[in-house]
Amino acid sequence: MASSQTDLAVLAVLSITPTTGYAVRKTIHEQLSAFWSESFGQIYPSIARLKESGLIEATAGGRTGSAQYALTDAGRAHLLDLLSSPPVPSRPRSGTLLRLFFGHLLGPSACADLVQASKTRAEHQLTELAATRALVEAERTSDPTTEPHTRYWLLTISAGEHTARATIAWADEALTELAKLPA
Amino acid sequence: MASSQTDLAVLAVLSITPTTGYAVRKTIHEQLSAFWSESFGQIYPSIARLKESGLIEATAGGRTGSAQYALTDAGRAHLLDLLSSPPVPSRPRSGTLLRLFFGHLLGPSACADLVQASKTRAEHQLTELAATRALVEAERTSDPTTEPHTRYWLLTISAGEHTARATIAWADEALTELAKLPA
DNA sequence: CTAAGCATGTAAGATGTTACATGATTAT
DNA sequence: ATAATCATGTAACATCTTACATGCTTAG
Repeated sequence: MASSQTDLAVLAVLSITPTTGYAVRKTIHEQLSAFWSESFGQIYPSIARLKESGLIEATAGGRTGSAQYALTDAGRAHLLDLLSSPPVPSRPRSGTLLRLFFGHLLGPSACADLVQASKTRAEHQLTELAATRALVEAERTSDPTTEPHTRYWLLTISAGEHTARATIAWADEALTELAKLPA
Repeated sequence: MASSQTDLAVLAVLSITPTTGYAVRKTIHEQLSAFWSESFGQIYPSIARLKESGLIEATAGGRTGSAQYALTDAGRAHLLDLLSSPPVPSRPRSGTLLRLFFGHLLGPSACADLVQASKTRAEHQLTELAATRALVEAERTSDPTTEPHTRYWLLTISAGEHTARATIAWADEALTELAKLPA
């Protein structure tokens, strides 16, 4: 019942700035979407659990009917524990590659569509990452106190860029290969 | 209740050679593990569903107490439908990048460990893919009838290789960056 | 004023893993 | 013989998404 991965993400986001559950989800969407995702259906129960266990507490501020949460000392300690624990490997599931593996049933043209869609997604992600990168660099010069965190943020952006570029390079190769096959 | 993604994988594997549920899982493990995974807890219920719906049927052969399944005509038609349906995007979840994003809490040395582990995994995957590639090329020359399928198989292997090499290149960059930071 | 966004939560159902139970067959 | 592998299944539990219900606040 304890989804420690979601708890980890929520605790970690709250460790940067105390906010509402809604804003936690927004942050994850805006800043971590390349490698993480959470839905409200996980975040609110997670917050309830964390509050129950005394790892976070409601603080003043925010509007009526909303609550901002900050880590307690126990919460900070637990967060370090979770961060230090080995990452759980995520089961890979690429619908595109599954279909491509059985591509002889689908034909070269439909497969090319799949590959092209992959490429387009990767290109789109690349422009998004570029925008985020610009934002982070700006924040870094305007507010030097964020420096320790932004360095690590940039590392994750770089990871996304490498992966996206690899996808694009592969897609180009695959499209060339597929073009050679008879319809 | 209908996990159409698992049904798709099972149908597709059975379309190549009629086999047992056990062997379906083995094939997925050995040939698709870079981008797909299934457990027995999903495969056997999936087979039961497919049999129930008349998409597969038990055939003779195999040992006592086991059953080999082959696609029916309806099964082949359904498989084509599923293959043609748009791939469901998989929620990204990288425990490594999540931890790295909050790396300032963990410190450069622990982060370097995480990155190094990523790199090692990627290198390991690269050697596995090379072995599979050799196997496929061999099968291709020894039995030319498998040609239509092996071409597509090689495309998925290439995808894995591109991704793995991208991970390694990123890891090297990240390790250099992390080495610059004070402990 | 009204639409968009902020904010919280729950319920139902889909999806997935792990552990267990059971037994046949094959290789050493 | 005996260990490894083949083979099938289920039950419990964990995880996650989607849809719904509700109401406040801010910008146009």
